[in-house]
Amino acid sequence: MMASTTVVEASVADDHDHEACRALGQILDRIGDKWTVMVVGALSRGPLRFNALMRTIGGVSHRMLTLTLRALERDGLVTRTAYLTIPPKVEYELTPLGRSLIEPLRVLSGWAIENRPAIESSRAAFDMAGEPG
Amino acid sequence: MMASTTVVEASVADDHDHEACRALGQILDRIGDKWTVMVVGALSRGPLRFNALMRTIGGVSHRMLTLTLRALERDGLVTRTAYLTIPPKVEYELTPLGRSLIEPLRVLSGWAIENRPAIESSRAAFDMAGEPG
DNA sequence: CAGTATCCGATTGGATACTG
DNA sequence: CAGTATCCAATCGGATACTG
Repeated sequence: MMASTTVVEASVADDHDHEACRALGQILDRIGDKWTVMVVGALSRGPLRFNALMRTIGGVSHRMLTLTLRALERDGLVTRTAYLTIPPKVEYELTPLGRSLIEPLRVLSGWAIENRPAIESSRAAFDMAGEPG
Repeated sequence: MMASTTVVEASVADDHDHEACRALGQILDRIGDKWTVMVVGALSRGPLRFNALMRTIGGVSHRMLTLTLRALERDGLVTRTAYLTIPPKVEYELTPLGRSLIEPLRVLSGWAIENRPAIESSRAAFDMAGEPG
């Protein structure tokens, strides 16, 4: 890792920046909603049933969890397996495609954890300048 | 790249998954909006003035670009430099913190570009099953 | 237990007009 | 040119009630 040092300052741009930004915009439209990454994170440990998922995530409504899971299923990131028992049992699991998303998300969450303090102090300074007294 | 093969299946979870997911959720709340990554992408090549930024991105309203830039400035990802000339000239530029975000975003856009075809065919198959005729 | 449907408040974001 | 303020339509998402 680390690559060359000069690359660190390189742009996301270069030749194909336009495509990269469009693709990035699309994927963020998709996973940038309130619950998708939470679901992927919860399922990254292994399959979970609907209500277990709900408890694991916490704070998600019945409705939104359903919608989020449908969207993930539609995109091929999650599989849904229904066991026609009484009471019903439905398991959700990441597909290989879904699992392949974990690493990119890890990179991003690593950045978030590492830089959160800097962001928060920047916010404090910015807000201080605005509301002096 | 490539790392070890067994890690591919590893979970985002492990010990500190909770913190990772919370941090990720927060950062996506922040950059997962409609314009932030477009602005970062546009500025990744170098400083730009307000209207240049607007033209580069395309489709963004005056208002939203302003709000997006303010938020980025507040978080310390972008600097704003106003030249008090007539007409006014204001340049926006990524800070080191802002530039550090480029690489994680690159990883994500790489994933998006690579897997978009799979996602789209999955969508087509899913929608076909739902609306048979 | 899992999923759907309806309702409604909150937030988002574009259009527009106005200011320095 | 850059920024702010107002207005409003569209979307998001929670609460609730109902179904198999």
